[in-house]
Amino acid sequence: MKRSKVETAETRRRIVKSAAAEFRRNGIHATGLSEVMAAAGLTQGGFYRHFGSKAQLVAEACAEGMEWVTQLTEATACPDAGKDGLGTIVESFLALEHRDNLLGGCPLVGLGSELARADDDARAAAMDGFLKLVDLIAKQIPKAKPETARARAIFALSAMIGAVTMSRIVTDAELSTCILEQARKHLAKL
Amino acid sequence: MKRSKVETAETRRRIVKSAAAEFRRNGIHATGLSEVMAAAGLTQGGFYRHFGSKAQLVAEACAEGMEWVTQLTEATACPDAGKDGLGTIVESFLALEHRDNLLGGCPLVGLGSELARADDDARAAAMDGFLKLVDLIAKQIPKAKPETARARAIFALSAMIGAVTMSRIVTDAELSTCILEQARKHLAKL
DNA sequence: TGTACATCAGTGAACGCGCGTTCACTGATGTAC
DNA sequence: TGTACATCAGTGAACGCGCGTTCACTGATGTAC
Repeated sequence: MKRSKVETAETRRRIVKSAAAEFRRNGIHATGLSEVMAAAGLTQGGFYRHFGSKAQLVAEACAEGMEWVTQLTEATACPDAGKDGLGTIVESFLALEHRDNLLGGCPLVGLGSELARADDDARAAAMDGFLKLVDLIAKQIPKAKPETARARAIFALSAMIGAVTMSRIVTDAELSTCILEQARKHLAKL
Repeated sequence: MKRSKVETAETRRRIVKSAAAEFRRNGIHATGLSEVMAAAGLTQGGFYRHFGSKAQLVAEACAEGMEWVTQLTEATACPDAGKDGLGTIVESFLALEHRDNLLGGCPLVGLGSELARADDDARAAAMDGFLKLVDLIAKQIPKAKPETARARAIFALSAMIGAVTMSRIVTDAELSTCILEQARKHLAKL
């Protein structure tokens, strides 16, 4: 039956949020639309009332995931203004909690190699999120010139993405923490 | 019809090599066994004469891909002994050719987020390759103590993996090269 | 404000398709005598 | 060394299954009068 505009918009948002979580949990290709819809409390038939294709959902889910991570990072860094903002961001990104949080972690980590093969919309959403995180990090390097800070932020973020990715792949627990530890140590000097 | 032992072994090797390429081209989940077998010049029915499951092939293809990258890296670094071995490795890993070489590039980049969800065998193969690359890189940092060199190599490699991954995701060509450039610049100081 | 009707969100079943896996069959290889 | 036969690599068709997508249908919403 038809739903009110408010309800419809809420449902759509719920689907995107479910997708963002399920894609990160199982991967984009390994997650079916029926799985996403079920996670949103719906049946799969209704999907195409909200989206034109799975690819569109992938792009929106990626954007949603990046926005969530950005807001979380912003909240983590800002309260301690005056303190070591960069260090705080680096600590939280490289924390064991992030490594083990498949559902809520950064999509650039959880979906990295799949995003590299995704269509332009998804990749643009990923890039947009990447740049927002870069700006956030750059703001925490105030001693440097803006362009230098940005350059360092680009390196720091891509290095952290690689470190968390590798820490998830590796089967040795000690090596996994070591990878994160080394990234922490080297990026602290920035 | 039955084949000679030599032929059989060659066929098996050819399947693994084809799989290593196809998985990196399209992703593990998006690549079917029929695709891999066709790339090896066979029909899909014969697959289970050589492997017990797709998962087993994934693990072997990952090992094969890592070995290839390791040998390539070794060949790149060693001839110029006495020169800047670390710089040479960093340059080649962060080169545009590596970014654009989906088929032959490092599996940790091309399959990163999928490997993080793979079974223990595949992840162990990935870790094994990672550690071999780490050793190779550490050997190029002779001024430092062995354990320090290893620690730096772990950071350098995971940072490079993140950088190449991001350079593939991003839709802006300038940003893509910038990401690689920044990694190059920061890792040169190691 | 009340009524009649078009809209459309959501359901559940179906579509064609390709997946991983299995199997009967073929015929050259390798072995046993 | 020569012959008879068991082995098994590879083919091609089939298996059940879940995928992305489509569609007829339901019935509350929102609109037009």
